[in-house]
Amino acid sequence: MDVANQLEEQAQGEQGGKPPAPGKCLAPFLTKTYDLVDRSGSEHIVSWNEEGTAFVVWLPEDLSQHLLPKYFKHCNFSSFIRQLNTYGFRKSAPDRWEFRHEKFQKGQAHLLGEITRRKCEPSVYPSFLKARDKGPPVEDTRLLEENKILQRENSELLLQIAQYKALESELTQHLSQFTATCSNKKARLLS
Amino acid sequence: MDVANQLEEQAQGEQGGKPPAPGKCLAPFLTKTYDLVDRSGSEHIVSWNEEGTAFVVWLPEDLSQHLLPKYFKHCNFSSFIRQLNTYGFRKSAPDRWEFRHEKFQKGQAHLLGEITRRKCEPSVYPSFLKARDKGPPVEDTRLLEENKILQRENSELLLQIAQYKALESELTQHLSQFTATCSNKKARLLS
DNA sequence: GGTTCTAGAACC
DNA sequence: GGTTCTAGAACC
Repeated sequence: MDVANQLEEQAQGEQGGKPPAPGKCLAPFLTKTYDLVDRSGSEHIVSWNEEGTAFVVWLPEDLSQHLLPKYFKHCNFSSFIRQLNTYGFRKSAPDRWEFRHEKFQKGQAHLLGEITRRKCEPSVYPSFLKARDKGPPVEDTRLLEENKILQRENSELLLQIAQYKALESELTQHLSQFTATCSNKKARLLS
Repeated sequence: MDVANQLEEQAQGEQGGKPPAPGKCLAPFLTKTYDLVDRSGSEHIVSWNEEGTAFVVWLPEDLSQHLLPKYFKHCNFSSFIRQLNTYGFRKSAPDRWEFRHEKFQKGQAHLLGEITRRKCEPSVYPSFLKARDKGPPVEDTRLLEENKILQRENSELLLQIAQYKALESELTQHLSQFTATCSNKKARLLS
C-alpha cells in the first residue's frame, strides 16, 4: 500500500468516507518522496535516520541512477535537492545527505498535507507599486525624494524581517531537533 | 608540465623573463580545471569535446569520487559546477555535461588569464526598487498618497520587527534551557 | 577565493 | 507543478 492509499484509508477511517480536509492537493513530489524513503526497498541507498525525524541518502550515485528515474522524470541528484528545497526541506547534517522537514517524519504520512510548496510570496507591496506605473509625469522633486527615502527604509525593513523569519525557522528547527534528540537519548540510556 | 609552468614558459619565451602582463592572479580554480580536463589521464571521465571548444564530463560519478578530490578540497559535482558558473562557464549541451567558456579551449591555456571571477553586484536594494527608478514620473497627488501609504507600512514593519525580536529571544531562551537540561539529564543518567 | 546550501528564473 | 541551469549568500 503506498502513501496515497494509506492517506485515503486514514481519512476514511477518521472521517467516515469524507475526503481529507486540508490536504486538497497533496503534491505528487511529497508522496513519491515519502514512498522513496519509506519503502523503496533499498535502505542501503536511502532511509530514515535513527530517530525517524529525517531521511538520509547514503549513496547519492545509486539514488540518482537507480531510484530517481523510478519515481521522477530525471536522474539528477541536484534536481531532487532543488525540489526538496522548494518544499521547505533543509539539509540537516554537514557530513551526510540528510534532509529534514518538520512535517516529513517516519510513520507520520498524514502530516504530508501540511507541507506547502514555496512560492514567491504574495507580498504586500506590489499593490501600490503597480499603481504607480499608470501615473502621468510629475514635477515635484521633493516628494519624489522623500518617497525614495521611504522606499529605501521600507526595503531595508523588509530585508530585516526576512532575516528574522529565517532566524525564527532555524531556531524552531533546532528546538525540535533538540527535543527529538534528547528524548531519544534518554530512551536509549534508560532501556 | 602543468599549466602554471606552461604559462610561465610561454611568458618567458614571448616577453623575455617578464611576468605575464594581464594575468596577475590566475585563479587556481582555472589552472586546476584546465589540468583536470587536459591531462588528468582519464579521458573516459572528462575530456575536450571534438572541436576543443568545450569540455565534457562523461562520468560525473567518477569525476566526483576520483578526480575532484585530487584537484580540489571536495568531491561534490555540484560544487564544481558552482565554481564553473562563478567563472562564467555555461553548460552548452542539454544532453550531456558539457561546459564552455570563450577563453577556455584546448591548446589555448594562455587565454585563461582573461577569465574573471564574477562578483556580486553592488545592488543593495531589492529588484522592485530598481524597476521603479527606471519608471516614468508620477503625479504629485499620487506621490503624496504613496508617501502616506509608505509611512503607514513603515510603522507596520517596525512593529513586526519588534515582534520578531521578542519571538527570537524567547526561542533562544528555550534553546539554551533545552541544552542545559539535556546535558544535565545525560550526566545524571550516566553517573 | 573556495565550498556549501538554498533560491530565482526560464523552460517544459 | 517539475526540471534545469545559474546565482546569492553564508561560512570557511
